[in-house]
Amino acid sequence: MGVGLRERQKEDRRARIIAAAQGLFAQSGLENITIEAIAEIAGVSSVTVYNYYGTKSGVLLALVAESDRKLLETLVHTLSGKSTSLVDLVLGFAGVICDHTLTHLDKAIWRQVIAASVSDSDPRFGKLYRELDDRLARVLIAEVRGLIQNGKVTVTTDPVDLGRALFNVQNTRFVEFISSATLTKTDVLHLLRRDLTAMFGALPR
Amino acid sequence: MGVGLRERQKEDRRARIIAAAQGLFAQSGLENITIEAIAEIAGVSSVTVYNYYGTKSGVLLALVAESDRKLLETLVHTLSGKSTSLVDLVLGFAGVICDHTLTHLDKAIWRQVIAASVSDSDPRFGKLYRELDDRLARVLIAEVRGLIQNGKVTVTTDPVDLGRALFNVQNTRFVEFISSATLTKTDVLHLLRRDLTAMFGALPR
DNA sequence: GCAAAATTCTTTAGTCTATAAAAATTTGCA
DNA sequence: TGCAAATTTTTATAGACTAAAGAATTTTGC
Repeated sequence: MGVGLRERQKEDRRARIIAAAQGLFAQSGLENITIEAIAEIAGVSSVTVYNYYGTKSGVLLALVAESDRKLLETLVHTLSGKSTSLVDLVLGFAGVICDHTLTHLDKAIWRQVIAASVSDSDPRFGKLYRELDDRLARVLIAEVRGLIQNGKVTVTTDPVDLGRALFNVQNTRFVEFISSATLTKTDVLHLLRRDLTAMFGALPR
Repeated sequence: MGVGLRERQKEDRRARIIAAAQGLFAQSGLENITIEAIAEIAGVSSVTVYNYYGTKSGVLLALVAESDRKLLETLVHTLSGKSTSLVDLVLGFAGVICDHTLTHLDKAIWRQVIAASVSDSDPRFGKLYRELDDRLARVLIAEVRGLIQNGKVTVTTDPVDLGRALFNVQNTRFVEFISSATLTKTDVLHLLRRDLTAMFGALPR
């Protein structure tokens, strides 16, 4: 990491860009956020915004990444070793995430970020998105491992695989939550419970 | 369903629009498809395309819907009652879907359609997308029911819930398949097997 | 210190998706 | 035939995004 003037200026511009985006969002949500407006407030050209973040979704993902730090803290703090079963654990996990999403950013921003996670061709986007996902999944995995060690779950497979699979199940319902205007946190928890009990209730022979 | 001239003309325009889209796609993939080009070939204005299908993703979804008819046939034909376990069933299901996706349309189109399933605000899109999803899920549910009736699986919960949950697990990996340029069908099947064995190997008490 | 070299930003011009509103057209019906 | 309603086209506009050329500035080598 060089500490030349050039590097510092870049850091500065990056920070100014996401600060501008945050400001615009705070004013009145996603509609207010245009690349042109961000660029003007940040004191750069719109092309520079693209050079730095790739796409508009890239800028939004940076906002998400920002808020994810707090989310991780809340998750660890809320869950750590308190769950008594896998179902409890996953429901607790999902609950925290839904709450956090609504409190900090909002569904509109997540919609665009998740959509971009499928279709955005900029490699930077995919990389950062996967990192955030992994960080969350690792929290769940750690808790799963805890449950196993406390003898609350009998497992014949890798806790990493199990944690990842459960994260995916949870995430499917989270995406549904984000996509739908009407679905509430309570709905998500009901659906998730149904998913989990159905699968844990199936005993292949 | 009126049979007036007006209704017939609408049907005609709809058909011409998706035929135009199909033709352009056949020529050289997604990049070739612009609303302007579709409109010109179909002999309507670009605004009419939007009026009929909402968004470009809406047009692409219509292509997907078209190809889904064949997919359903293939699924039913390939699977019907032949699976010996839940894992086998889901892997077979996923395999057919991956194959079909690559043979008929391609990842680029699916990427945009799946992204739109999260973010497209046009209600027509969401409705049709959910219908297609449901139709696929119902095939899996029927097979799950078959497995239970044959005594190949001992279940303490609703086969509909189980089928839906398994469909979601499968779909998560399918979306990964679509999103990634490098992931192959084989990779997907490995990942899915891991998911399923991890979850079926977990026995909460 | 200073000038050339390398880097980075801005300008400009253009494509495409999407939407809104007004104008033109066509259908259906009395 | 001629009017009213529905539908399409035209026109205008905003915004995301890209490519290329030119402008500015930091670095680097002397």
